Amino acid sequence: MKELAQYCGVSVATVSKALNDQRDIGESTKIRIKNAAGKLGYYPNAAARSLKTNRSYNIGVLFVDKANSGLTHEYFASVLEGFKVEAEKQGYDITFINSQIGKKKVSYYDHCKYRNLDGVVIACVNFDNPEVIDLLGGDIPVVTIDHIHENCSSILSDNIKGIQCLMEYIYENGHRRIAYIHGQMNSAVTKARLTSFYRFMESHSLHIPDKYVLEAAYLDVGRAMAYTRDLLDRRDPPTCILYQDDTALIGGLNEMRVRNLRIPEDISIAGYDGNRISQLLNPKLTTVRQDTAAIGMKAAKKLINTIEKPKTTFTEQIIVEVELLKGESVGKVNI
Amino acid sequence: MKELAQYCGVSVATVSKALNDQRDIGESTKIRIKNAAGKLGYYPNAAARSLKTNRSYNIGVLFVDKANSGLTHEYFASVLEGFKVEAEKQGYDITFINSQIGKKKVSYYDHCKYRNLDGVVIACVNFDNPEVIDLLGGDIPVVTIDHIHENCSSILSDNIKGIQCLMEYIYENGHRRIAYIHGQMNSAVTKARLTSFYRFMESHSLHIPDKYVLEAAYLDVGRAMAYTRDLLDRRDPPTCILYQDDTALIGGLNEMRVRNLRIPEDISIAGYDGNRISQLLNPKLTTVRQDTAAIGMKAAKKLINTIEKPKTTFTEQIIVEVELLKGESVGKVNI
DNA sequence: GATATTTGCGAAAACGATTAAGTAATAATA
DNA sequence: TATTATTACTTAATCGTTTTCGCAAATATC
Repeated sequence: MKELAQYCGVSVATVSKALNDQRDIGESTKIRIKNAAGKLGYYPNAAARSLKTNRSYNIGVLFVDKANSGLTHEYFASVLEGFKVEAEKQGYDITFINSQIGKKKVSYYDHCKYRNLDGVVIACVNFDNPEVIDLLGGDIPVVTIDHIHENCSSILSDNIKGIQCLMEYIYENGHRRIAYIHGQMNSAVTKARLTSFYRFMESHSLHIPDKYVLEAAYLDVGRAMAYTRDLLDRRDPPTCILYQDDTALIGGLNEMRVRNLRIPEDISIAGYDGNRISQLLNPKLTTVRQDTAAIGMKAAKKLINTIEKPKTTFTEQIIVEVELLKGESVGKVNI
Repeated sequence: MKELAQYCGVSVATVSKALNDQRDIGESTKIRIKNAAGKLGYYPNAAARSLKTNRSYNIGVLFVDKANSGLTHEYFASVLEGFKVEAEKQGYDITFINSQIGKKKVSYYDHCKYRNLDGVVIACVNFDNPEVIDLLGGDIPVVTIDHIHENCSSILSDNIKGIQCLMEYIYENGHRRIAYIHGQMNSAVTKARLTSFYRFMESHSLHIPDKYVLEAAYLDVGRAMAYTRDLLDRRDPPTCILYQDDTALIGGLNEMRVRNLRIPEDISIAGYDGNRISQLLNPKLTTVRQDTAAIGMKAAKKLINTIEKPKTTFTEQIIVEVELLKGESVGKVNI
């Protein structure tokens, strides 16, 4: 910048103003300086800027799940991808948060302060974690994904409606003995889906045996396979099985193939997520597509609004629509 | 820090020295200051430190693929996960690189300079991109994944041996008419695998019709399905089909199921990657497991060595072993 | 006991930007 | 014309660290 100032025969202050489009500057010099900046290949120094302005144009991502699958988690990876695209469009970079500074253990909050992050998006973590609670209670703008917290906005995939639509479709096809292999109970997502499931049962006066509702972990193909085996071995097997997600469903699918069960003639199945392969399998999966790109994008927009216009931005829950993909894996049952 | 200095009755210089374990400081004051730092909840300011030292303890990740699947790319997501774990263990943070500063378009290189990144790991991009070449030719330590460049170290999954082992296994099972649906030709990975494929053919005096070798994109389930259809419709269908990856293979699998072909009795298939579901399908997939965790970890170690000990660190290619997972999807053929 | 060396600490400059305050020159107003 | 307002720029302080250098006290050496 000094160099640039010298080259243009002005002071560094003038250069700074020119490049930041301040008004305290003549039009002609502004253009001259900008051109020179281009020619000399000038780029600013983020650290200096951040130090002076307390704005890093850097957003933190907290993204650790229990199983430590981290980025391998397809759903969150694609949410993050959507987030990244929108954040970058608005001039923000993305940095992963962890709980260290150098090799010293610190809290997530301190890490954010250390890096001077402008905001944080939290997803896929154990929200009971005291460090996460600290972060939520702090002074850094936060947006959470699929989890409600009073202090911050959240983006929620419409799990209630997702399961509801799915159940309606299954019910309309005549199914009454419906099993549900669901995700971890400590997750808000699971709770929402399960509540919606039971609510549907109740409102349609269906009785579901306890043994039909089974807890597994998301993406746990092996467990899904084992539970499917158990369910199919029962004296009164279900006519339809819901899985926690499309990936885990593969485990179940598998078990059915071993038994030469045709889908959907002999048994119906449904997944959740609407991921890449779900619509390429044969039969196409009946599933609920979550709009990960929209979730990520809305999270980024909301967070950046909260950062840039804290006074005029509401704290709110934004619900993102889901879409029932009817597919072909749920068939008609004669009642 | 000023506060801390006041609290301890010393100067800020002394505090800095104490916290950084410099030698120019008394043992007792050092301990006193460190304790006080803990009590007052002091954390350093990354921007100030970076400004002064020209070290950000921040590593950039360049990670854009053609299809823009970005993080959704399972292989690279898990490589990145491995990278992240190791980098964080060594006190580095991870930031995504893009080609903007604020809302202004700049080169990747300039972006790195702007953020003062200590090093960069490049994966999954189009290495012909002039901006990427710029970055490789610059003064920032770089490690590439699955791509060789003279200026920097690279971590390479052993694609040559992977395909070789796979082919040997298939050959030993009596297969002679082997088709290969491979990935994009502009990728070094594809070239390596294809070279290895042809080399095997040559050394075993096998003739493979041109129509048996087909270019698709990685993860392109649809294309894999379409090509499988073509192959199976031929007068001389292959007895074994190799797919570009385990995910795309699902497309082929699918087409076979439609035709009621039994695997491996009627037709054999093999994938690549050894991903999560490959060993949970029935039959278990014959595939080549790539050690993504090791690739990521070694990339991080190499990069950090290059950053911290530039004088004593070799530029080298590190090859990471693959493992043939025999699975059950390749069967015996009578010759 | 005089001198040299080591040790422990402080003062101050520097990193590269932003910004409040000040200052000429020019334009507008009375 | 004298005064005020505006414009365009400069000066200098500042952000929170690190680091060089200087200095005094303590210790070692002769």
